[in-house]
Amino acid sequence: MTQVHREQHAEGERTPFDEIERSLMQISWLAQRQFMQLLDDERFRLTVPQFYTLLHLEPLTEACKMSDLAEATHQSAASLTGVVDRLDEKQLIERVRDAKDRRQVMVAVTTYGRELVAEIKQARREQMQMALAHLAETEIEALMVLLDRVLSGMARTLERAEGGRLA
Amino acid sequence: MTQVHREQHAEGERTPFDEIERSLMQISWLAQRQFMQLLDDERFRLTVPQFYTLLHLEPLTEACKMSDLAEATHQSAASLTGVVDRLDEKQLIERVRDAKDRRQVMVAVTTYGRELVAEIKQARREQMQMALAHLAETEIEALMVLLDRVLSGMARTLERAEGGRLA
DNA sequence: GTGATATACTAAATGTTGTTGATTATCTAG
DNA sequence: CTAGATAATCAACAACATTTAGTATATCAC
Repeated sequence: MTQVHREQHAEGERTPFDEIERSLMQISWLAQRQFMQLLDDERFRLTVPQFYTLLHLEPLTEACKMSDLAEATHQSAASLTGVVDRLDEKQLIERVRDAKDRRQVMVAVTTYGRELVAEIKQARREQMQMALAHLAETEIEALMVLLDRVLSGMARTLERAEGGRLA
Repeated sequence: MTQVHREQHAEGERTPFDEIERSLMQISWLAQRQFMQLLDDERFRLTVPQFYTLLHLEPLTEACKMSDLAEATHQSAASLTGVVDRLDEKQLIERVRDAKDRRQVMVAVTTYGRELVAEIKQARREQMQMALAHLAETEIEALMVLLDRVLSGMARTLERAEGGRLA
């Protein structure tokens, strides 16, 4: 039933570009839904923005300024405060005032936060394996390369579109 | 399945699978943000669920039952009612009671709704072209095929995960 | 020190999605 | 005709993200 659209409508031919566009749109939607379901699991109880904020902190060895975090995760500072509040309540991150510049608040993931991210990634991995189970190994590798290139392009357009909006 | 090559990677090292996973996560996040920005434009003023609901109706030649629409867009019936309400207010869709079974409400996109979807797609296309501008034609084609396969896998896992939850 | 700027937070308001459980209208089986 | 199922909605509520504008604190240039 996900292919319903394929059927008809020949007012203007479908180009490969249209197909990619549609695929990306549907992937975006399905991925989001699927991931929301996962994050909503009783083990995690996270929202999507909360997770991606946490995900950005997770690999860092040092704490991260709020403003940098906002920029990196493409959220406004005011919005981020709320998100970080909720992560803080759950003890997934820690807020520390910077000693040098006491205006700044440095955010760092806690051990528990790291563990949770690992758990989520593992759960996600299992979902993903099911989704990619029917791809050959060479296809996986090709996909990896292509996605990387798409990603870099998307990041660029996003940054361009933001011009000052979140500043 | 494809765990084979995982073993030969040292701990802490990124496997191709990890890379795809990370790319998909980031694409999902960036795509969502980017798209939200676009839909929030004064021309459209739509939310993501509203758009995907509309997108599902757009290619259909006939009206669609609420319950079918809910299933197809992976939303609960009660939730969908609200979404459709807002699409209705904006005159992007029309609700008609089915003549045969008067319990059913059939939803169909309006001409204006189709126009708006076309506009959004066009705007999206421009964003997308910027993002894909650096890919070769053969890469685009390869990407198209792969995305299609990923998509079908994702749809399957999503449906499996939903088992009864939205019924 | 003073004034301007930077940083993060707060408050208040808005809108959306989502859930649960009840409700209305309709259909169908017997 | 009645009992029960079905389709969609409604009501009431919770949670979140988001925006705007304002505030407290700290820094820096002078």
